[in-house]
Amino acid sequence: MAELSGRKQQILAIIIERFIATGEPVGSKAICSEMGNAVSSATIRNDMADLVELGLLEQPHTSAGRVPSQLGYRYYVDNLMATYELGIDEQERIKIWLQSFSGEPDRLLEKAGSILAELTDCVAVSSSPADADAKIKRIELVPLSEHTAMIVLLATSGILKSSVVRSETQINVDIAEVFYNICQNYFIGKSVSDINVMVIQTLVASLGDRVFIMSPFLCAIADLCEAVKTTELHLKGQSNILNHEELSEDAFSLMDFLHRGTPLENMLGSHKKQLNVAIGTENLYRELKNSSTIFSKYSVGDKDSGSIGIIGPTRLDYARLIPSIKYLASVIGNLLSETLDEE
Amino acid sequence: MAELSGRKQQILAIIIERFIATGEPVGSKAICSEMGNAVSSATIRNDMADLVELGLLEQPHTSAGRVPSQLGYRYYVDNLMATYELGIDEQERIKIWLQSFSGEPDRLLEKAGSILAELTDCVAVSSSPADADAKIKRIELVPLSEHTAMIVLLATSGILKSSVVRSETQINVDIAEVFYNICQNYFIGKSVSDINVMVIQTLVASLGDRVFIMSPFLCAIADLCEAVKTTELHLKGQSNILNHEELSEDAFSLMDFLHRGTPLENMLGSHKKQLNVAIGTENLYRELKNSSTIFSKYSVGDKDSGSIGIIGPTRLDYARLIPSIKYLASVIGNLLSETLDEE
DNA sequence: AGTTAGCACTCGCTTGGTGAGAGTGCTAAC
DNA sequence: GTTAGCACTCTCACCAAGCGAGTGCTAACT
Repeated sequence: MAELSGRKQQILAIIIERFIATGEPVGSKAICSEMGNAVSSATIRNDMADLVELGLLEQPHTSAGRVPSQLGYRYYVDNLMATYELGIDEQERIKIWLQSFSGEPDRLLEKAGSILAELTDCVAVSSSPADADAKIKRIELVPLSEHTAMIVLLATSGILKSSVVRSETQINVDIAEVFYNICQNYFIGKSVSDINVMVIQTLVASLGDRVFIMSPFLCAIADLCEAVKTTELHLKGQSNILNHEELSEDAFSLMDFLHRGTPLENMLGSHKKQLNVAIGTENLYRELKNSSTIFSKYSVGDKDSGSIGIIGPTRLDYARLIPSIKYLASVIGNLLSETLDEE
Repeated sequence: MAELSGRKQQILAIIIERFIATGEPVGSKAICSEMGNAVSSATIRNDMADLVELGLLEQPHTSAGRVPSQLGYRYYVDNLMATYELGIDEQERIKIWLQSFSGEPDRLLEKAGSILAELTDCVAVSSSPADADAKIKRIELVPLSEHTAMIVLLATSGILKSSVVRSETQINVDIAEVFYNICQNYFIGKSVSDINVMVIQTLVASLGDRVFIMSPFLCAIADLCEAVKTTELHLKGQSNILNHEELSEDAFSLMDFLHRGTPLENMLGSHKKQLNVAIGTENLYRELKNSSTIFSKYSVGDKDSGSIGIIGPTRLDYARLIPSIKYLASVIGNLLSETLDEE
C-alpha cells in the first residue's frame, strides 16, 4: 500500500485535511488550486479515481467530491500525518490545571476527562486504575460521629476508596484498636482479590463474639476491595456527540452504548498498545462503526493501569489530538503515582 | 378558572392522560368512545372549542386533534390529577437500593440521580447540600504515605469532603498533633464561610515559622470549606433527552444548558416550595420553555439543603412521577442525616 | 338551552416531477 | 503522462396534486 506516488500521497493528504477542517467533500478543482495549479484538475481527477480504486477515498455519490474512507484515514494516520508536538505552554497549562486539583484519584480522572472533553469537543472517557493484583497498602478508620466512621483504603494501584459506615455500638478508642489489629493481621499487604464477603464472614466467625461489632466495618472493607478492583469509568462531554453532524444520526445508539458501560470497559481492556487509535469498524463494537476512538494508557508506578481517551466521529483532527491525549495520560500517571513513590 | 363543568373537566383529563400516554393529538371521536358514547362527538367538539378558548388546549393545526397547552397541564396538576401514592413494595425497593449504597454523601446523591433517571426516563439532577451557614463539625488527618495524607472535613450540612495533600516534610505524630491543635482552636465549630485562603494566610503568618510546614494542610482545609459551601450538581441520564421526540429539536441547546451548570444551580436556588413543578415557560430559563421540571428539596437535620428532581418534556406522567420524587427526597434526607443525629 | 347528525372545509403529509448546480468520467488531442 | 472540453449523473430545493383525519358550522331535534 505504501507504493503511492508522491503526488497521490499529497492529494490524499490534502483531501483528508480539508475534509477534517470543513466536513465537505473535496472536489478536484479545490485540490488543484491548493496545489498552486501545478497540475490540472483533470490529472487530479485521474489520481483520485485511482485512490478510490485503492479504497482510500470514497464518493458519496457520482457527482460529489471525494471523502476519505476509513482506510484512507488509516493510511493518513500511519504514513502521512505530520507528528505535531504539543507546545510547551499548552503542556504547562494542562499540567497546572490538573495539579491544582488536589483531590482523590477518582476525582482527578474525572477532572482530566472534563479537560479532555473540553479540549477535543468529543466524548471523553477515563478509566480508574483497575488492578486485580493490587495489594492493600493501608486502611484507616476515621471517626465521624458516635456511631459513624469513614473507612479509607489505599491500594498499591494508587487508588483510594472510602466509605461511611454506621455502627450500632459507639465507636471508641478500643474499637479502633481492635480494628487496626485486625487490619494489620488480616488485610494489609493482601491482594484485594483475596478479600470478599465470604472471607469476611469466616473471619468474623473465627474471631468470635468479641469482635462481632466489627462486622459492618469488615464488610465495608470487602466492599472497598471490590471497588478497588472494579474499573470505574468516567464519561464527560456526552453532549458533544450532538456537535458532530455525522454522528447525530446514531446519536441515540451511541449514547446508549456509552451508558451501558460494560462494552466500553471491555473495549478499553482489549487495548494492547500504549496508544490505541481505532477508526470506524476497526473498533470492537459495531455501535462505533462510524466513530473513531483514541485512547492512551497511563502508568502508575511502572504498571499500566487505566486509560484515558476520546470517542468522536471518524472525522477527527488526529494530528492534533493524538499528542494531547498522550501527554494527558503521562501527567495523570505521574500524579497518581505520588501517594506510592516512597516507603 | 375552577368553574369548569364536570364534563369539560372530564374531557380535559382524558385528553391530557391520553396525550401523555400516546403523544398523539386526541380527536373528538376517541374521547367520545372513551366516555362510553355518553355524549356525541359533536358535543365534545363544542366543549373542546371552549377549552381552547380558555387556553387549556391547543390545536397543532386546524384539522388535528387537540393537545394540552401549558395552562392545561397546570390545571391538570393543580385540580384534576389523581394523587397516586407509591406502592409499599416500590418504596421498599428504592429504600434498599439506596441504603445498600454505603458511601459518601456525594456518591449517594449521584446514585439517587441514577435511580431517578432510570425510573423516569428523564434527565435527573441532584444537588448536594450547599449551606453557607454550615459549620465545621470535624476535621481528620489520615496519613497515607510518608509525604501524603488525606484531610477529611465533615460539616453540619451532612456533607463530607476529602482531599489528598502532599507535604515536603515527613508526616509524623508531632505534625498530626500540631494539626489537630490548630483545627481545634481555629476551625472546629466555625462557619465554612469564614474560612478562606486569606484567613489561612494570616493564620499561617501569625503562627510563625514553627508551623510553616502546616501550610499545605491548611490550604487544603480552605479548599474543602469552599467545596462544602459550593453546590455540586450531579446530572444523570442525559441521553434520555434523545428518548423524547418533542425535545430532540432543541436537544442541543438543552444539553448545553445542562452542562453550563450555573443556570441550573440558580434555578434550584430559586425554588421556594418543598416541591416545585414548573411547566414550560413557567421555568426560569427559556432553554426550558418546552420542558417541565419537577424538583423536591430534601432536608438534612431539619434544614432544607439540596434538591433532587428531573427535567423532561412537558408531556410527563406527572401523576406517577411527583410521588416518586417526593419519596426519593425524603429517603435521601434521612440517610444524609445519619452522620449528624447524635452528640 | 343543550345536544346531535351531516357535510363542506382546512391543513399537513406524501408522492412525483422539474430545474439548477456541482463535479465527475470519458474522449481526443497535446 | 497530461490536458481541455463536454456530456452525464446525482442531489437538493421547490412546487403541485391527492389523501385522510378532524374540525367548524348549520339546521334539526329533545
